[in-house]
Amino acid sequence: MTIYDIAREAGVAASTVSRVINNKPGIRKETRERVKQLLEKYDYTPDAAARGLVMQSTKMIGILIVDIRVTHHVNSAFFIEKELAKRGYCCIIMGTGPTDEMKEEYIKILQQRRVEGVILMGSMYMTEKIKKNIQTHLSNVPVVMVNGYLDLPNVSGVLVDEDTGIYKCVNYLRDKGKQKIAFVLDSMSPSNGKKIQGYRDGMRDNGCAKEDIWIYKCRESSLKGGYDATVDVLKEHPDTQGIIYSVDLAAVGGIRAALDMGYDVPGQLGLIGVDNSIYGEICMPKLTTLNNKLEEMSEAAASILYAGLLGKGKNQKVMLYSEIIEREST
Amino acid sequence: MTIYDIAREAGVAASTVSRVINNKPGIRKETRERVKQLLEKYDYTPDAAARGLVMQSTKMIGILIVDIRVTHHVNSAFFIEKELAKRGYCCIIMGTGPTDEMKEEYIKILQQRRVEGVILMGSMYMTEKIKKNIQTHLSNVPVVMVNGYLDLPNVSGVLVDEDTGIYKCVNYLRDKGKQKIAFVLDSMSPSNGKKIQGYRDGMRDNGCAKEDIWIYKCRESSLKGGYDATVDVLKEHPDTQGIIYSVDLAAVGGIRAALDMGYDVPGQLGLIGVDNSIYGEICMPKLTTLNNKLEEMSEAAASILYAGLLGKGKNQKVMLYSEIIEREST
DNA sequence: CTGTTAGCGCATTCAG
DNA sequence: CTGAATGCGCTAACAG
Repeated sequence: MTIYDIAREAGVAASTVSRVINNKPGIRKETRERVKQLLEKYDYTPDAAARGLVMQSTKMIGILIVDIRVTHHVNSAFFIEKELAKRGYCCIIMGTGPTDEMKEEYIKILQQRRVEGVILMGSMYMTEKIKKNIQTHLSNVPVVMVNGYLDLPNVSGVLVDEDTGIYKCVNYLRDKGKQKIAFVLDSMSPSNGKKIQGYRDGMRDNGCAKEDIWIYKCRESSLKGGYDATVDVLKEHPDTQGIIYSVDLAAVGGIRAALDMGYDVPGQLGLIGVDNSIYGEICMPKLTTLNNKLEEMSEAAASILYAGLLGKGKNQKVMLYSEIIEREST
Repeated sequence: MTIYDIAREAGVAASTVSRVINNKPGIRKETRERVKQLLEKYDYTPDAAARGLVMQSTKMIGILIVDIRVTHHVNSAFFIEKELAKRGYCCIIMGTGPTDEMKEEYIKILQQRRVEGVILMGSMYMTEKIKKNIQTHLSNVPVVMVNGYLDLPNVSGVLVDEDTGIYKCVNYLRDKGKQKIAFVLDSMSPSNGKKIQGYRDGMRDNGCAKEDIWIYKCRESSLKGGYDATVDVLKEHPDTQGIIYSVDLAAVGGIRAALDMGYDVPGQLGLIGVDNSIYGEICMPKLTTLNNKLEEMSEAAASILYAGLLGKGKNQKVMLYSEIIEREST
């Protein structure tokens, strides 16, 4: 069913049908009605691709996420989609996978689909390769990075001060009387790099020497990864008094490990995660966490992207401030 | 940059460029090389919409999810996307919202975008309204429902026997010596209706009278909803020995409530959830859960949809079998 | 107020 | 082996 089919049956020209569909003025009432009836009758819906072709506008936004199973990122995509849908944009959410090659592939797909804007979710997109890919494939559409940034004229970024956030966590544990503090990393990423920096700085400013800096890496970014890493920490340093984790998921694994090993949490050992996720409310004791302002970041990203779509303001870099949510694990 | 631009610079016709792009035979080697160089040079990418228009094929699949924040559903979408991406399809994942009106809107969007196949995630799409919408808007593309079914010629469904699954849970608790068993419902949905039925049947077959059937509904489908509902159960029936929850998330809220109220889990009170989600591994004690075969369902859905895209086999109804995963809460 | 024409970017005849 | 012409479904400019 095309506008021509409708036009023929209505005894008018295709352009008239087009005008009716798009509510353009200058059509006699009766004609408009007659066409509308046919449109209704055949449940006609314009082909978005054909329309996009002539309008030079697809009204599509691409949202790239390394792994859509990561709750934190999907939640953000949820907020962004909701905002942009209100404004008539259709968001296509895609999971790219972790390697630069896979990410590149999806960037190409977005180019082919001629999306009008792009959201890159998470710091994992902050690589030189991606920067090049954006330059060659997506240089003419606004790109907003959530918790990331690349210095390109069409790229904006919303960031959260995770480094000083973790720094504050170190001090917070100190104030609770915890001196010996370890850091558990779930995976490598620029974002986690900042967190490590915050940990290092915090420890240093509290007078810790190099040998007091205990950084452990999970074998996998998961509950089990956090559990195992925590076992390692506590075996090597049984006198550990506090552990900061790069994400809640690893931290809740850590809680379990600590309890299994007979530690009193928080009396003997204080645990802190990052993300303010639901995980921290499920575990027992409930997890103290660094709120990295997911919702606020998402809102900011959506509004910056929308401004970009309208051709206004670009190349912004917005910084949000994290804060500690105190619960039972400290 | 269009094929015409490339053609002009290469000194050939657009059709030649098109042939090169699509690896069609019958082009002199040198010509092919020359065009390829230009394609490379300008990072040319064909416009998917324009190509779709002439090919009458968009290579797009729509995946509709009521709420993309629901881990269980997003995970399934993740599997399906991965499968279909391998086969050259681009999946657009969208969150529709819970009401029929919102769902209808997204079904229309899929029609406009001329997707070639649709996945409907979860039993929430099993309504008469949606059935009508599919008939009018999506009658000519294969539709696969994950954990749902509608009797329409182009609709297939992958289902799991949640009713007999819950039935088995009742018997399992009985075998553990738990007689007084309540059921906590997180929200209304056809899927949850089946679970209630399984609970009712199980209780009845164990000789329970009507007054022994304790069904409680959460005020909200969340951790807190499960907590509050559990408090209600235990206040009204302090002698409860087992609670089955419609989802893990509510169950882990329930564990906390039970512990807060001084119950011994599992000694005094056995708790079971449904979904085999990560939540059940985070809480303490770890949650016994009914594995409803998410991954298997997703795989089946992807392969059925793919068959449909190829025009083979349709209107299937596949049934999978759930099984109890025993952990610490029972 | 409405019809005719052209063109969006591409793949595919059909000629040469 | 390659080019010219046509049309996919739609909107917009221009005539009438």
